Amino acid sequence: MAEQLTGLADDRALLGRTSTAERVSDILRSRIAEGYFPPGTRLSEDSIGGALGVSRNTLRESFRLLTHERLLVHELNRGVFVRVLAVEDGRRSAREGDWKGVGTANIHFHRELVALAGSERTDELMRSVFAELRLAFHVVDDPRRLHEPYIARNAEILAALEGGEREKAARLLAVYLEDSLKRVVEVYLRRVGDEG
Amino acid sequence: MAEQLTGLADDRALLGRTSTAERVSDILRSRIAEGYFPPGTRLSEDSIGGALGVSRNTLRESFRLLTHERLLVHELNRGVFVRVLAVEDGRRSAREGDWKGVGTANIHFHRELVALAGSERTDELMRSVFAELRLAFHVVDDPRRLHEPYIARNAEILAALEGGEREKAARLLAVYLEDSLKRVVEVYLRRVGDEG
DNA sequence: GCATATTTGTCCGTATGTATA
DNA sequence: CTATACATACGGACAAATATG
Repeated sequence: MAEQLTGLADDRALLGRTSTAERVSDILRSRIAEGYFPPGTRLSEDSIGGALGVSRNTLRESFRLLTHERLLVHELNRGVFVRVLAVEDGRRSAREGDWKGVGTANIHFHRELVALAGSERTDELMRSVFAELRLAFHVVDDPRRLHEPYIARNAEILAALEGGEREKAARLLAVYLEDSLKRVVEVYLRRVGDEG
Repeated sequence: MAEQLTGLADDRALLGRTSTAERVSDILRSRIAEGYFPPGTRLSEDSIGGALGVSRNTLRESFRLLTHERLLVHELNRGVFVRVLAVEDGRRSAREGDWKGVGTANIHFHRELVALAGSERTDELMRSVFAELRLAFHVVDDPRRLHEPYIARNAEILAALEGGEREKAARLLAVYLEDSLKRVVEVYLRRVGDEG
């Protein structure tokens, strides 16, 4: 029962700004994005509520918020689960290993690109986008083939930015995003029977 | 306070099938559809909960469901309100000479247009955009000149949409947005020394 | 299939914070 | 500024559904 508690206690001190339910949602959202709560995990009211020091009622409110964000799914009398994009989650074999880390790094790269714009609105928007993207990454069959090519391109863009060549960076990024879109669509078309 | 209770007691007997929150939602939904709760009405947790014989926690769950259906809107620490349809509301404000109200209604209209796309992410993004837009409205010297012309155009777009003429609606909206951009820029250029 | 333990669903009472007259 | 009404959040309780042995 206590396995999923580890690490959550650290977030306790962070509580204190807006609505409790929303603050709890923020915490859980990042935990999910990090992969700390993998897709399919049931989120226990009792253990999480206890770990975060909030009442069950408040926690359930957070669950509802995240359910509306489509990050969680709710089953009557069974609780809430981290959304699973794949039909067979079991296919996610034990050692796709390091390439998942590459996917995470790619997400972080883009998060920081977005942050360069300096817009809190955009950051907030992209936070949810990346959280969902992270879920999508869990279902690709060949993460290496998907993620590896981007390492070099990330480096290119970064170099252009650091060298002050903003137009070049923008151009590289635009092509990058177009390619990504194509590939994501490809990957999705290859999978049938998805509930998405 | 007890005015909104009348008639709700009859629904008490209907409780008893699926999830309590959903049953309460059904009841409130029909009450709203009947016009029993007119747009803009605040729904009190205490009185409604008491009238239906459900606890506030359960009632809040119902409110969340209906908010997700976009039948209600939630304001922090103020409660939930029956959604106000924008075009009608704008006309009413215009009749009363409330030009700021017309501006608000215009914003609502566009929020609902955006909502038609069915993307929660976009909704969230635009929510912030509209909030800032409202702030910008506070600094215009002649709100009537700015807002009034849009009432008729909103009605046009709505009519096109309801009549299934999607291309026409899209065309109208595109021209609308171009005009708006020009006018907002005009208004802003007339004011110097603004920090934004 | 059965009995038990666990977990969710629902409710209450209350204390605190927040908005408004 | 005060008072009032209300939303927010808490903890405890019990019934009902589910999971487990």
